[in-house]
Amino acid sequence: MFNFLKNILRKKVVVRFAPSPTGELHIGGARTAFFNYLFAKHNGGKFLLRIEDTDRERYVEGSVERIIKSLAWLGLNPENAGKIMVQSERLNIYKKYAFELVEKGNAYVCICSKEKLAADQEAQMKAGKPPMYAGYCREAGIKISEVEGKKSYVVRMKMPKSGKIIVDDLIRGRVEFDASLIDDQVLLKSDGYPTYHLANIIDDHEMGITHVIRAEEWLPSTPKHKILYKMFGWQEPQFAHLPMILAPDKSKLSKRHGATGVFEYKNLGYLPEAILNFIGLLGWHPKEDREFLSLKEMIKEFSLDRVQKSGAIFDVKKLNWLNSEHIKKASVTELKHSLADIFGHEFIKKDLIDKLIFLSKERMEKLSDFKEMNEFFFNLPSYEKSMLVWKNSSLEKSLENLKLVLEKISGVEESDFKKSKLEKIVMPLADERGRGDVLWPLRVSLSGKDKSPGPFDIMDILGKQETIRRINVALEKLK
RNA sequence: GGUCCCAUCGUCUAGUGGCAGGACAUAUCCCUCUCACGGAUAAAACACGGGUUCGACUCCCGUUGGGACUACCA
Repeated sequence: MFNFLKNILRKKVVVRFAPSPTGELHIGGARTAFFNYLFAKHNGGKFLLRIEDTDRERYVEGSVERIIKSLAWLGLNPENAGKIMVQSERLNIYKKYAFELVEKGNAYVCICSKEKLAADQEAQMKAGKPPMYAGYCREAGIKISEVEGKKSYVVRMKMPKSGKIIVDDLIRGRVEFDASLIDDQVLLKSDGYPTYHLANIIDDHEMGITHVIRAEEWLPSTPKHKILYKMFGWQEPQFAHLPMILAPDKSKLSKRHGATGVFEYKNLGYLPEAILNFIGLLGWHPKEDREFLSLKEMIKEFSLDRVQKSGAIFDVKKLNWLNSEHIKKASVTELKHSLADIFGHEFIKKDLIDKLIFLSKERMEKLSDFKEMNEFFFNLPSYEKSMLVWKNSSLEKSLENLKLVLEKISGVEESDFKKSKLEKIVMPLADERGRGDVLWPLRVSLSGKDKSPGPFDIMDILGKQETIRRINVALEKLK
């Protein structure tokens, strides 16, 4: 009851994931999206999506759709799905706000050429100084009306020349920046598009974002954002900067380290539950020592104060373990859907698919293993007759025992040809004549492989006719 | 170069001043017809140097190392 009241009194949590459509949704982005999602769900708040497509050069056709689909596959559906905010559709709004800042004297029109700026920058670097805008236009008082529609210009924010800017980060605590070291950031580009900094805070304000949870790389530009909030007179959200996800060599995760796109993991045979479990654990940990977690459990346990400050290396081995655990826990129906994603819908229509999935569930690390793992059920591989011999046993013994097994199971009715029945019939023989000497040749004759599931599982799936055929193939070899 | 962030087994992490614990991976053993599962055991870490303290992985300072940022990219 108390919590209920507290929730009413507290401002409702609203968070957003704001990717740039420059390609696939990668692992790092997915983790940022996920932590936002967890935070929203844990607090009964909203998780929204916004597309930050203000860089026309890096824009990749179709990536908005890919990102939305990737999120959907993970189960992280934003609540504004039907009306996602897209920055490129709001150019006039950003312009209006930028002009407003110019009028108030918080920003100014800058007509310096890119060449001049680049030359300045180089000179400053050579002199060992931080490269910053020299401020030619800062006090020039150029009016919008002088340039708008007439010449190329940008709008720059007027950063304070002195003082400290304090960022109170929910994960990192108090971080102090020296205002004089922060450049007069461009807010409106000469192509009329806003920069990230402008569009970001206008949109966060308009969407009512209460908590900005984003990657660590944004921490150094947070003071600019704070100043911008102040200039507009808006209440700023709370900030939380997530640690980076790193490659095994501690560098930034990139293509050269293998799969980085979320969809690549889908095709590689990972379950979304496993991916979420794994990326959830990258930089966060529940209070108790549990690591195999469902989405529900993570939502229940999540809190920002348990988020790590240091970067976490993406270790695929742990992902594999988590994936195998989630495969074991998943139902045959769920796995069938995921298998269809990888191998196509025709594939899962095969006879016996349910039985095969049920059997493979316990031994698969990735769903992509499924096909190869079960290939022998459809086509008996060719094998050497020496493989039919268990350890130091002999060809004669294998021949003898296989004959005896064949005799026994030939008596079993087709309808009765099930694992439990077959076990009852064959096991006494195996116990009598040595388990290895009976079961090993039996299993090899059925699978044609040195490694496989147990013989009774295989016979159950193969059926009486095929079982007998395969044993006869082995007997032929042994003659 | 400057600014900022970070630092516990190979990896993910627990730890908030009092014996450094768990998980993945690795190795060995048990279970077992094989593989997988499961069970047990082992090896494995507080980057370094000062300070504060009866006592420091923990607090402070410095060093080293790693990372991010320093764009009309996000």
